[in-house]
Amino acid sequence: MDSQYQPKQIEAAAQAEWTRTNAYRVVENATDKNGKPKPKFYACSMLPYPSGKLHMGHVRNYTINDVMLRYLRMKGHNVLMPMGWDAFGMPAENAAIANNEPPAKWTYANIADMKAQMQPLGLAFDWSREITTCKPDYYKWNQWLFLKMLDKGIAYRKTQTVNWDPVDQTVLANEQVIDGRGWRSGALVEKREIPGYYLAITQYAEELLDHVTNKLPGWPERVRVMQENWIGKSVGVRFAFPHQIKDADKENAGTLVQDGKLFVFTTRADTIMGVTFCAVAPEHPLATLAGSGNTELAAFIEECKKGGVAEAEMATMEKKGMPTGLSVTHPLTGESVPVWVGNYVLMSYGDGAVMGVPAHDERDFAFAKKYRLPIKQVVAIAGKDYSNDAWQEWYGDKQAGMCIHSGKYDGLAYLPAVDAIAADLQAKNLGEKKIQYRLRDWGISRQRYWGTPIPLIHCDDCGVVPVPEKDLPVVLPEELIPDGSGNPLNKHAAFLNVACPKCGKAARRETDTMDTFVDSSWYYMRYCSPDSQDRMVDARNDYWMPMDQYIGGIEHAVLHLLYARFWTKVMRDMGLVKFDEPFTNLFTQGMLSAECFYREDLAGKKRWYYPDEVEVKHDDKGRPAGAIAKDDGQAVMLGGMEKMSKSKNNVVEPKDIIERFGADTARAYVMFAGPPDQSAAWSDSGAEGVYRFLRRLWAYCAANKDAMKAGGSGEKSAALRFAIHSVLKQAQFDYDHLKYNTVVSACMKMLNAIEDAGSQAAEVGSALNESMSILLRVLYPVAPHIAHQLWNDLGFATDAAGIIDAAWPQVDAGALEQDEIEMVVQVNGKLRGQIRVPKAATKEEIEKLALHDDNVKRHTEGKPVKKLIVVPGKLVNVVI
RNA sequence: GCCGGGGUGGCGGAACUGGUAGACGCACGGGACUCAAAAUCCCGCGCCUGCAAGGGCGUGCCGGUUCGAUUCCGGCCCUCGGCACCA
Repeated sequence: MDSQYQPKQIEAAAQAEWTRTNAYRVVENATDKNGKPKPKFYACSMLPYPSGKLHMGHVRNYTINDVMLRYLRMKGHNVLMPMGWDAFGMPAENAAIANNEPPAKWTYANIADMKAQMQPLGLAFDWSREITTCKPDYYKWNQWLFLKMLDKGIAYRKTQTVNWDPVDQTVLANEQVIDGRGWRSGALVEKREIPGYYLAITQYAEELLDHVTNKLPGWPERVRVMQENWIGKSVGVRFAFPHQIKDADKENAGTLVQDGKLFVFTTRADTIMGVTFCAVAPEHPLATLAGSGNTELAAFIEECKKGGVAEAEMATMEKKGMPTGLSVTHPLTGESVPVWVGNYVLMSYGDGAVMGVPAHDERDFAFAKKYRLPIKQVVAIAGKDYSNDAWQEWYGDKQAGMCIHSGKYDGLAYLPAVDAIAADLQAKNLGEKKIQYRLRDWGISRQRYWGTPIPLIHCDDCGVVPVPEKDLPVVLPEELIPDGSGNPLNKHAAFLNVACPKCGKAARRETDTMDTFVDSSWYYMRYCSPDSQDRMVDARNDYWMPMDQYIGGIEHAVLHLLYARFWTKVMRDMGLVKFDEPFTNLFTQGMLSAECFYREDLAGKKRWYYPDEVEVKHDDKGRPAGAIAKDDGQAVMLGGMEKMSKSKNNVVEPKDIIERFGADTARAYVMFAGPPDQSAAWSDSGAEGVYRFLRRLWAYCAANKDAMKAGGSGEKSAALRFAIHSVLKQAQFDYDHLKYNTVVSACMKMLNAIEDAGSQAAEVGSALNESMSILLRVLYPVAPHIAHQLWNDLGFATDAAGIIDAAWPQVDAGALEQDEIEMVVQVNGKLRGQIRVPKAATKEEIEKLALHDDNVKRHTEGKPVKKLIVVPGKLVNVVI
């Protein structure tokens, strides 16, 4: 074998062999050598958006997946790891506008690029199952299931509030609204109500909540909690303020607005006696009515339309209001309650109106102070004084207080008060208890071109007509080029014009497309039967699903993962799948960041330098003291660790790393950089450290090939075997718990132990042989190419497959047995000495040895021992 | 604003159910080899103090529980992710 480590040659050869033997192709119901069925394991990474560039975050995601696959395959599992492309979406349209070419062309070229960039990493994808979501044979099934949902009443039409760019005359995504302005036009964004299609995820709210709490023990706690809070179940009361307000100038003039009832929902019905106003959304019928005769109010309502629809924006903006001059009647006291318009009340949530209890709601308190509305305390906590001057935390506490100034409800605590009040409202036919979810139905309409066409036809006579199943898929024309001013499908006659399926008259196709979260809600099932022509999923799906391990970014903790769970339950209720939850275990990986450098010009504008362009200076303690640009030798600022991004020029590209060090180093370093579920920082010199380790491993094997044979059984062998099996035990645990960073450490420790043992065959020959065979198998999932090559070169391979199907090494309990154990001695919790005790020593013997230690004596001398704590095998604490 | 993470040497991080804080690696310093450089190997490396043995301090900040706290509890600060049309 070569005395030098040559990653390029080794990796090319290993990959060629695995390609030749079709090593990554998996089939259902695989069996082992004895004909026994192998347990199936489906491990899948969240599919990437084909941006064109593979970045280190992808490498981290897929390496985690690949390490898991290779480890479990050694342990005898039939493991599936597929890959595909989340190919619809906005970036393709943006690129299309910039380059004046169709999004399809850009997308397909990017897919080819990214696939080529993945290839040298040696990932064990079964490419025969590749999926591209922008292809008709995939999105046909989005359309098919959408129509089924429409049938069942799960999909429905209603208005939605969107960001509107008044200059470009187009709907904007939240991401396209920057500081309240359209990203292209710079115009102030407005809210606009337009019709759209929704999926009734709230029909599944209870089950989604119950299952995430009780049936997903394999999910990270934090993701479960985030989903629970997102669904946000609360029990409250929906009730009405009666009124006599009549419509003015519409065709139904003279009739009561909304039948004379202003409905609101509250989780604090116990504070209903403290209501001093009601607030309605600017689009609420009462606001519209009041605004028609009041120019000042009309102007305010107009002003409320400014700004975007993002929740963070709504929550942080200044709360403003204006009285309508209208009033409604308190349902219990009969008092008159003024109605205000509030910019913070949204028409699309609940009934578009809220009750105002300034004394016990922080937002209402601030609103009342601002507009000098009365504040009426109706809940008290014993020993605490209420003051209208400033908000106190306890004013909003519903657990500790009891009702006051509330007539017959005085003295009741939260729950009894809510019950009593709900009962009284119900008796008056004005309200009832209601379970409310924070979760809202999923709006899937996008006024965009590059997505799955919504399969509906608008007919002047028949209304909205579904496309008949036989006409699916509704194929998206791929040659259009958007120009930034709305959906090009609206200008494309060949797509637009169609005969009504019902009456045959000329009709128009729906031009809205589906949210790309639809595509990602079920792609992982399609991997199981990617070629199924006449079914969305087939029997092969029943073999692989539910998925055993899903791996992806924490940023998907709520939306994607909730939509996919919902979609699965819908498919289950349609008899398409037999399981409730798609992902048995979930692993959320952290993000990768990298050092960045910049120089600021006089105007404060930053120019970001590539790491290659700068040289970092260190002080004599190794701290980075500054940096200079290589071209002009002038100082450059250290920008610290930032998420890798193009704008900061700190993106590390996998192909550069592979070019310099090889794929095994790239893979091992992204695993070694930190715990896979937390964010980690890229460091070139860290990667060099891993490269150094692989080189050292190679050099050791090349130099000591002959020493690693039979021979030796003495103390040195025992010490080496103790070290190796201890580390193996830990590595085994780490593999099972996806702690791949410490797996790499374990491999380094093993090599250190092997090197320390010397290379005398007569002393340690067989122990070296065993140790190296363990090291190679522990290393293999992380750095498969070098492990494969060394496994063959050192003659460990027993069959043609090589290390890829080698058996996982077993810990030898005998090797871990020791005659003497090292224990530490503390005095009052401070470490004062170390002792060696025989394995079988009694508690008394240990205590005696501990008190006998010189340094321990020094600290205990002349002081009575109050207490002695012995933790077997670990430590003794002497309390004086 | 709301929900959820994270904070340990100069850096990335380790520490199983509360039990030796800093494994492994990087950076840095010293040395060996070399004409020289690269590569490689050896030694040192939390901070303060001491010739040394040792001692004091130390896991974001403040407080609590415990023989013992990075770990558990209460309060705060900073930071990252998400907030429904980015994916």
